[in-house]
Amino acid sequence: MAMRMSDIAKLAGVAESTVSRAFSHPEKLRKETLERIMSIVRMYDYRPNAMAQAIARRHYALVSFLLYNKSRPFWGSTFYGPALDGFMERAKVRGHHVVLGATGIQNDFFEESFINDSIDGAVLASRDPDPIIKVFKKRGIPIVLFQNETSLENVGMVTNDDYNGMMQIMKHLIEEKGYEDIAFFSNRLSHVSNMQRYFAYVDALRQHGLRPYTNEELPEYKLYSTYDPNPTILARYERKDIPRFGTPFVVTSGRPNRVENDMLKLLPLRKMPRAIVCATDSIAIGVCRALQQKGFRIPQDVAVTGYDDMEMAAFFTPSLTTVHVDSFQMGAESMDLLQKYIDDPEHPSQCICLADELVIRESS
Amino acid sequence: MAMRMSDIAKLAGVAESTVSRAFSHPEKLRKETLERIMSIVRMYDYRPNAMAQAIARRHYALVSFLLYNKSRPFWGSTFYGPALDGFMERAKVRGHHVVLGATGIQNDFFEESFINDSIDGAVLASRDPDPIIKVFKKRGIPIVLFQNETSLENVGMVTNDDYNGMMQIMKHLIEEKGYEDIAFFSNRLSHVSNMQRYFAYVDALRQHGLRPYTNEELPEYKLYSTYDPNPTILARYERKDIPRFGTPFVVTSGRPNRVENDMLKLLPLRKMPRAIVCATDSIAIGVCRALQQKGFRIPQDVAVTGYDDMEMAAFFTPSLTTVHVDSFQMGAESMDLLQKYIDDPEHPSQCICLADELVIRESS
DNA sequence: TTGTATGCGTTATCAT
DNA sequence: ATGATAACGCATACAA
Repeated sequence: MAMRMSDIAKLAGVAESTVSRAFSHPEKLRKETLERIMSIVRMYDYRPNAMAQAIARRHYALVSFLLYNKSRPFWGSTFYGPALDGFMERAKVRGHHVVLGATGIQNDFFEESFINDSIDGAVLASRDPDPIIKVFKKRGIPIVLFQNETSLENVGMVTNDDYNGMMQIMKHLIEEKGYEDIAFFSNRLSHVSNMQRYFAYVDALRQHGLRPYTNEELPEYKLYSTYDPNPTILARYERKDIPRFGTPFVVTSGRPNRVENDMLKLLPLRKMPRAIVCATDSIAIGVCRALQQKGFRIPQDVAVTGYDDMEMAAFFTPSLTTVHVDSFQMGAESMDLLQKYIDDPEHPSQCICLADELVIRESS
Repeated sequence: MAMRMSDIAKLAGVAESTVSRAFSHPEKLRKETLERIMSIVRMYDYRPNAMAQAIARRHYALVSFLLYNKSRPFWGSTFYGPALDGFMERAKVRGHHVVLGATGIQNDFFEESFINDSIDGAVLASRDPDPIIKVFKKRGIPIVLFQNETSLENVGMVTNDDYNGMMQIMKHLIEEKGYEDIAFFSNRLSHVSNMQRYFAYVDALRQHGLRPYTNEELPEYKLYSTYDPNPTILARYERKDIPRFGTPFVVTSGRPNRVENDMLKLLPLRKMPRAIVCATDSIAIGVCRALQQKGFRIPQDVAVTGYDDMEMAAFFTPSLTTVHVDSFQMGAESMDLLQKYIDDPEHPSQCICLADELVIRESS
């Protein structure tokens, strides 16, 4: 159906290789023949087949952004969507096409749903990346982790500084606002990000001689998931003490509606905290709505903070004090870092950590 | 570096073609040899090169989602992100990989940034799709339009029913609420969706014997872009009369902050409308915030409605009366429809139009 | 400057 | 059931 290089060659009265050169090394051709070839190319609107080029060149010009998440939304989330935009912007600059992977099933990536061996590199977002990384290493495909870390060799990492971000929130709450009784709300602590935010919460309290809000309602209501910190992460940061230092509220889901429902059943708490620090903006919004329905004023009765600075945070009432995470930039940096590993597979492990910025609004 | 099929063949003591069969037609092999081959495959974790497969099979198992937008966000938007999720979910079911394209420059798609000729089909979201479609047709690549229409042959279309959605809003406002003085706010009317919503606004007023709110402030403030309806679209729907029937407010950008600023400079209007119908939720939120700052109560003083039902619409105060558009579903339908054209390039033009659902909340 | 020959990693056709 | 061989569409080393 479509034209091939040999067709063009015949029509132009030259060899196939000459047509090939017309595309990759036009300067090596005589002006006259180049023009003759190109006029035919234009006439038939011919373009070389990218796949055939890739296999002949042994260079695919293809990178992948792989997302392993429990469930939807994948790219539809306010976090990964912009990250993808950032990733794509840099990929285009470097001449890569991008093929996408998103799944709720870990092994999907190396089974049916993946363009095996045919990519130059991949960015991976996953809660439990090490097994995946190992497979990729085995096949010589460079990889960079998105918002996660690993101790494996030769892998790039791009993260945001969750620990410091939450530290800033806590200092704002304690030092500037003078709050002492501060609770922590999170969905399951399975991802490093949530864990890091929790670590900062605990450490900040300790540094100020305060003790964490203890969830006395836990056995009574049983609304929330188990408090089940990821042991690998605890070990990596030598944080074996954390589980015994207070208890966070762990809601059953991070979505505002679900949080709102959980919180509604929880209220009123026997002992209301003065401030509620949430692991994400979505959680904070759910918490706020439940609080507001029960007549609590924010921040006069209870202060609430979020994390991520999603668009909604600015437009919610009250607007949310939160920490801005630039996921677009993280996506862009991921691609830039990936390029280093594509160019030099021996590049040592390197972590780029973007600073998160405290945004003080009305809710605190 | 990576294993090739010939390596596996040597190790297993069989011909290359036998290894190939082990993957594509395992039933044709003797159990014994299949097992011998597969054990070696497992040992070296070998996988066939997808690109080489594609070129040998003349079937790429690759589809593309192409997005042509003025500027960012592309996939990071609350509309296209979920659409991508829907598209990917169906693509995976059908065994396609998906390669992405997003650009602010129309010609990018057929110049450098595109994996020429190497895809089985593409979904295209663009305000001005016809020139792009023509190029794809020429190369025999089937295409379906996302949220747009065309009169060209053999192309699929997936749209939402903007006209009826806005009709529902207008009926709600006029018949149930009894509002008569209703203004229309939009960003530039360059996309069919905005146009359709505007058509419905005008038609609903006419059907109820009302006249559209006329923007008397226009020459005075000059905040907004020109009212510049796309002539192609006007012609397609035989709507040449529309431009002379009242004037919509056209804000300089669809982003809430920009809308808020524009609106702030506009207020107070000499003659306040009783209701403001906005072309999108983002615009509605900007309008609401400006209104609230100037002391207007919503909906007691002015009612405001949106369109799209983005997540924020439900959590904004007041929660927004709007129309739910299921962009995830639209993405999914796009891929399903695309498959028809991949299987049968002669499939006639077909438009799948998803119904939009009115969601009544507090703002009206 | 251009042509020839060979290779890229796989599939498919035709033998055996 | 398996093997040899010719595609697939293009790139490149080498020869001319």
